[in-house]
Amino acid sequence: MLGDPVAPPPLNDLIRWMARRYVVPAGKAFARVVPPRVRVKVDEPVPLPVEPAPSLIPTYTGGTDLLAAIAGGSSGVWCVECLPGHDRSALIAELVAAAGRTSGGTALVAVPEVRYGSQVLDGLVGIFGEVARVDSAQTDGMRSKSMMRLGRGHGLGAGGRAVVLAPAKDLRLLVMDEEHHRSYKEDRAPRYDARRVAIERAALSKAVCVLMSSTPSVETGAAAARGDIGWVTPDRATRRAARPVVEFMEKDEARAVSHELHVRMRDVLAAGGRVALLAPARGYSRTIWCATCARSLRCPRCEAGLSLDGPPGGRTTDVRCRRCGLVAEGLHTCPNCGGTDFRWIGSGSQRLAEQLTRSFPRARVAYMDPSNVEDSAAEARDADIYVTTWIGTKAVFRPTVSLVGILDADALIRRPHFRATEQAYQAFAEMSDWVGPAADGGRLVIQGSEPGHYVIQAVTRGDYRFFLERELALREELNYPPFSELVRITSRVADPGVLERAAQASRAAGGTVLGPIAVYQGPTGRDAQQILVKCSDALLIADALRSLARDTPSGSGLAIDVDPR
DNA sequence: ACATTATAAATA
DNA sequence: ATTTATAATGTG
Repeated sequence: MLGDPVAPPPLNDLIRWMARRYVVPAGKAFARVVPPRVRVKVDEPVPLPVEPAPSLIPTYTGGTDLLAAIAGGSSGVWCVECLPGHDRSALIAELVAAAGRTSGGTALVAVPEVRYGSQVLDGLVGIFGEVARVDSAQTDGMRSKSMMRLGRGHGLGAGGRAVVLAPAKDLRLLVMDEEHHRSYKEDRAPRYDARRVAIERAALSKAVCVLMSSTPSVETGAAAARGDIGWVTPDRATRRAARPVVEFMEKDEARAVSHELHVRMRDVLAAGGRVALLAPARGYSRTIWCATCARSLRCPRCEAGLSLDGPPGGRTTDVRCRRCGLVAEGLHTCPNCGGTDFRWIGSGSQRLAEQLTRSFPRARVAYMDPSNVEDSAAEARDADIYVTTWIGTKAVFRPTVSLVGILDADALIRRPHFRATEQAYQAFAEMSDWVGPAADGGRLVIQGSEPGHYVIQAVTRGDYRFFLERELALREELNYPPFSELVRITSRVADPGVLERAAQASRAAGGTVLGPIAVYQGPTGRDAQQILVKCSDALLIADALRSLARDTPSGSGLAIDVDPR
């Protein structure tokens, strides 16, 4: 039981690489591969399955090449641009079995968002039975068992982002499902990006790394388009057949739901269908405007607009800052002029649900937002109209609907972040997936003000490459990833010298420093300063920052985030 | 992302 | 020794 190495080669080298790239002491990195300390009996390892035989993968362009690469025991990275309608468990199972048929090897499968359960993970367990699960949904005992079992040569391991660190022997295949997902970035030290770690691990283990997504991240798509990694894609006709009807509707400034969309909803409801609406904000209203002094209320700390949680006069009348999370209780008078005549502009999910109850009196209306996720899940299932913010669009919460309305596409596309358009495209594509193909009555309505925007165009066409090309042109112009790598350094210290030194070290290592800018973290967190470093190789910056990180230990409030999202 | 807990640092 | 601030960790 004891004596099994926790990081057998070449995993030890991977952990060292991780410690280096993400600027943490080696011990911190190695701590991640130590199984939970519980006494367990380790099950006999079982080799990889040899079935199912490939049937879905060969229908993709490049699919047989990928299977050949896995079977041939070669090493390399592949992007599998999968069809939203395809069962990804089945797809992954075919790849895993291909590795199994070459004898002796093992495979690891990573999936995002394990905590609400994962259909893909359940699917794999259904197909293979013997899956060593190392996800956080398992008990410590189970995880420990699975890790040790993998260390002894068990064939298939699966779980969240941490599986890329699992001690699998003779790794042949490493699959990242939903490769574009944010949860592959670890949010605490070591702040590793599981995608990068997976690629590095595959290289060290001479394994095949498969990055699978129906909307690959821009970095992965760019590498595939450049020919640096393999590209497996569905053919054009299949892709087109999977699209819903996508309609763009001009946003009506006076109301959240335009007349046109209202008509669509009425038609769908009359036909016995269900509707989901995506509100741009939670709670009640997005902006609070004082009629006496003709100003909107701003956060005293960070100057961002404030929004209201509950209905005015209701039980919850907390005012919340969207940027820094500051919450002020019970708004009664305007802090500026003492006026009491407020106007509530822009509906949040809760007010929308209220309004819809009035305009569709016979429909059952349910809403979900970050504050009521748990108790509204059941209600949502029977609702005719389901109003939610982006949180309720997670696959596990989705009721079956035939119409999805995105009320404010601009809010998503226009966010001040270089990944805003990428994330908007992914979100819209996911909504397309939700309503399903046009042949089955699927319809997506996007309300916004820019029908010509390339994100809207790409979603309408269901064309990932159209999006990718235009996005890459912009990224190149501004030298953002994949044309550069990023390091984000945050400091909460009163003494600005720490951040200054970090900036100097970064410049000396060849980086370009942007900022500093002020950031606000959480209602209790204090103001901090942040810089962003663009460089050609984050390893160089990481090396340059290592001594600074070591010499300014606890209390410095210094956070170095390599490959931020 | 948030609250709780553990730990280190500062002060008396 | 006691208090206080901050980092680590667990949980929705």
